[in-house]
Amino acid sequence: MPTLMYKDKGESGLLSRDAYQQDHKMYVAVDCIIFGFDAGNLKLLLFKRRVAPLEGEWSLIGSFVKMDEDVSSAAERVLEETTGLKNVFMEELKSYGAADRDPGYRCISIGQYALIRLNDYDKELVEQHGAIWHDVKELPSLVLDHGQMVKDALEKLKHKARYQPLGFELLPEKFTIPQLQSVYEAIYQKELDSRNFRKKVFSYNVLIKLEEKDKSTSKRGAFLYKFDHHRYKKLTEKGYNFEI
Amino acid sequence: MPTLMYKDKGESGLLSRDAYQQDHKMYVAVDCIIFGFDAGNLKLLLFKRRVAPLEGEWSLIGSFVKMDEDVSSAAERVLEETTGLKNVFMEELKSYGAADRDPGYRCISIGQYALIRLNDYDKELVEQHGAIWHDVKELPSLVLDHGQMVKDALEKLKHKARYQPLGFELLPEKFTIPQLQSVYEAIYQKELDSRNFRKKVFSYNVLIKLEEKDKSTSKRGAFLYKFDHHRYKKLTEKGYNFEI
DNA sequence: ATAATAAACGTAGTTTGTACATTTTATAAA
DNA sequence: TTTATAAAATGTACAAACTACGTTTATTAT
Repeated sequence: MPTLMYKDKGESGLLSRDAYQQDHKMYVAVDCIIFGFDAGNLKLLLFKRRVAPLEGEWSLIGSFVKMDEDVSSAAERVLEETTGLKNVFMEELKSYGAADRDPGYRCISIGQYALIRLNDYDKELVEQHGAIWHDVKELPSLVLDHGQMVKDALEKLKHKARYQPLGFELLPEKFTIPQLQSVYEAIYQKELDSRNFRKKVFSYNVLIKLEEKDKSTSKRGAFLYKFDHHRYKKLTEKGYNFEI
Repeated sequence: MPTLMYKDKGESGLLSRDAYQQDHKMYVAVDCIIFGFDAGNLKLLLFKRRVAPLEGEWSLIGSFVKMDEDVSSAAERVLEETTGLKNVFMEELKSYGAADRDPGYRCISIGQYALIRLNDYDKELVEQHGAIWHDVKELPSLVLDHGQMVKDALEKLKHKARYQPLGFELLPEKFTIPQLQSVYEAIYQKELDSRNFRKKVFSYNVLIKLEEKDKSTSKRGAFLYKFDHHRYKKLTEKGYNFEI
């Protein structure tokens, strides 16, 4: 066990030796707040527990962090195990460390929020896990402090979306301007003016207009665009302030 | 031990029982990134290790989180033990959870950054701990990932100071406008125009002008002000966007 | 009295944000 | 083939915020 090894050898680390006490060890978990976007609404992937304890209760999807695993890897593992997705936007939200947050045992959790494209995920896998997409405006109550995690994640998303192009993470690679506006309206919980919205997004020159149109929502059809990651990267490197 | 108790009783908690494995337990630490402000410069409180391992190396001040202690309480405890200060601005930065971040044993750390007033802290206590204030522009190299923590904290401070009145946390209760400007210049690492700066801070009406002047830096003297916490609170409740 | 020094102040030009209504395009129905 | 329909696309005028910039004022020390 690392602790004892360390105590014996005294090679490195930070604290003086008498601080190494077995009873300071605890579980570290990750819980994933997984957002999607569909039909104008932000969705959250929730997990209905099928085993005791708390059977039948809704919770986020989480896991303990394994001994040889980075915290971020644990989050990626959970996301992949439940949705089949890799390389999606995921970022630390914050830690949840109240001593009594889990009545069963001492466990801190690192909340991780992810933005995924609802077309891409593995539907079977999600179903196998008893997970269901919920509209963020109609969420059931969740176990432990998971409700707070969701609230915090929504706040963070709202705040962060203004300075980083997060909206695109929730849309397919090709999207229309009205779709993009709709994502931002869902995130900000506020209607936006279409003329001002277009003016703003075009001003950054990070959209590539395609020849194709999406005709699913109108006879006229709306032009499809792609996000220009390369150009965005160059802009941010120059210290550009992206703000929608 | 909570884990075993829990295994026996199976009362609550999140994961199915076979996930409870002793070897998932690890140390959880907090490390404090403590900022101060003096003579136009941002300062960071660093700790010179006086015991093996890593004797003589600079590090942040940290501690394990105790079994019955909230993570935030652990951070407050560390801050109080080393500076004598309670109730100062302190907030979670992020977690540091790489599996190999500490070569001695598995430990994740929650970085916590604090803003303190350099007049207030307990100088003897700080000295007892072998801690020294360093200019953030001339930092020594730090143990483990502490250098990264400091870098992240400076970024966060820079970003967050625009939307929350953090600058005031680094100044005495009574301060002058030139002092306040100087704090923001240190945080943003950028010179500000004094006329525009005044216009901006006064526009929020959160400063109470006092009769007194501070004459330490000029013959004429500069008026002292106090931050109006009450008024600020009312503004934020109305959804006001404070931005310096 | 005067020299010195930081504090305090205002304005004009530019940029950005906001509010608001009409035209265009493609399809489906008459 | 004409016409009705419905969402997509576009522009302008006004207000607010940001930026750049120079002079006067209050006090103390000489």
